Amino acid sequence: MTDRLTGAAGRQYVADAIRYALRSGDLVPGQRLVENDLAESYGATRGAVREALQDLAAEEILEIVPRRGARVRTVSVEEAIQITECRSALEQLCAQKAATRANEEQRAELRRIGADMRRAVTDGAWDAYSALNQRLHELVIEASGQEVARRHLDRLNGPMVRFQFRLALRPGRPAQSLPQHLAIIDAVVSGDAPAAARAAAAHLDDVIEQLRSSAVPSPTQAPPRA
Amino acid sequence: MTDRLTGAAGRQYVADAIRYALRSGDLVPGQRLVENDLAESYGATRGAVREALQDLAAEEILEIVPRRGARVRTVSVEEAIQITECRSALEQLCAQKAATRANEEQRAELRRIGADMRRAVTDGAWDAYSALNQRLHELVIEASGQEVARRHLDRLNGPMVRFQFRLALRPGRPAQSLPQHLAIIDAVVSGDAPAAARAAAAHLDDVIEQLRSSAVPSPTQAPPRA
DNA sequence: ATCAACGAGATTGTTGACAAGATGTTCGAT
DNA sequence: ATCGAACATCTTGTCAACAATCTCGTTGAT
Repeated sequence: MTDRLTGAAGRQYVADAIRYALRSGDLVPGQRLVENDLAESYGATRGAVREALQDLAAEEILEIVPRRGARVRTVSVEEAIQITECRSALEQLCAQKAATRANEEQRAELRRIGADMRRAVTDGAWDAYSALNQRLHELVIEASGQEVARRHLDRLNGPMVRFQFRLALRPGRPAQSLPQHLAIIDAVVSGDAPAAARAAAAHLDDVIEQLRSSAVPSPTQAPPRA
Repeated sequence: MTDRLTGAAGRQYVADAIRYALRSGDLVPGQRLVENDLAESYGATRGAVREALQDLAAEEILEIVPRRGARVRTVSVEEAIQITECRSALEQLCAQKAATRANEEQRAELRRIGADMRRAVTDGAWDAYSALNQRLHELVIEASGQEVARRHLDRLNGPMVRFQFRLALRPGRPAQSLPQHLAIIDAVVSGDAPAAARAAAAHLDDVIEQLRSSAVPSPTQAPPRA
């Protein structure tokens, strides 16, 4: 209590804590973040909090406006689509390279993930499916050896938490995405680079389609009454 | 001296100054940046300098190691290739979208750039060609309306200054890249999205080829201390 | 009731001094 | 001469107080 987190340690801790709070819905888009409050609740110094906020702003998760503090950035459907288009471009690259560069261990894990995904869908294990989905994307990127793409994909995903949440809840979504994921796995495992790129593109085109159809009339509607 | 640049203003100014110093070769990879010196020479406060350094580190132009300060990051040929692969992926996306979305004014400017490029090559006007090259890439991105891709492409280019310098100096390079640039222009102007993507890919594949053949044993060693 | 001006409180920005750690130098022992 | 320990200096990191600005409720005039 008496010694608050400071410097690099506190910075990392606070940034992670805010990222987590965002994922779990404790922070909502547009919400204001007050330095003193954060310092108090996370047991860090204001300096550490300030630096953490700067980091998150660089990741485009927050928006800092001078003299007015930090807010959780709102991502429009249009921007979410653009983000996903960029993800598509980079993941095509990764899938393609993974198809030629993945080692035996990685190919084996991919096969395992495919089998587990099938089972998760038939069992209705949505949480497990979601975790496998995440692992699949990670593994393809890792197998590609494309560090630069990995960093940029991480950055792209930062502001997307809200939409991932929304999409994952759509009924029938896993059943729809399963064949796409299996196609990516097949292509990478069999070393067919062009097919891997096409499969990744097809999958993300579908995500974009989902985003389009999730568009609500207006992100921030004028409320009926004040 | 009496009033030093501070806060957001100084931060921006110092960051720009360092970026410029890097482009013009005043700062070389591996070189150490001392906060007090920078504050002194740019007439900013140490606080402003610190924040500028953080920004540049976030852009992967500098590397900050705790308690040891900031250094100009060295980019290996391997990383330069990975960066260019990512550029390729994103510029394919932009070229493709530009082909369908560019307005008349933008298509007209593209045609003009194409004509000017031809002339610059026959005239041996290398500086002019380089400027046109940059404008071409900018314009394609702008016409695509892909703001997210634009931001990420900016970030990708940050650490590449050293290589751009090296490649542009290769004799016969403009003559080699001219037809590739013209192919991009033709495809975008005529609205052929797949061709635009292919042309962009071909151009950047060639840049990667150049990078591969430019590989030297060891890029640049840490310079003697200041 | 509406609006503008005002002001108290809240919040971010800035500063300068000091602490903590790294780097370089000197000097003695071998 | 070489190595290593003690020391001096340079550099970054931290902090607490203060300054500047914004927010929002209150007041008073129309």
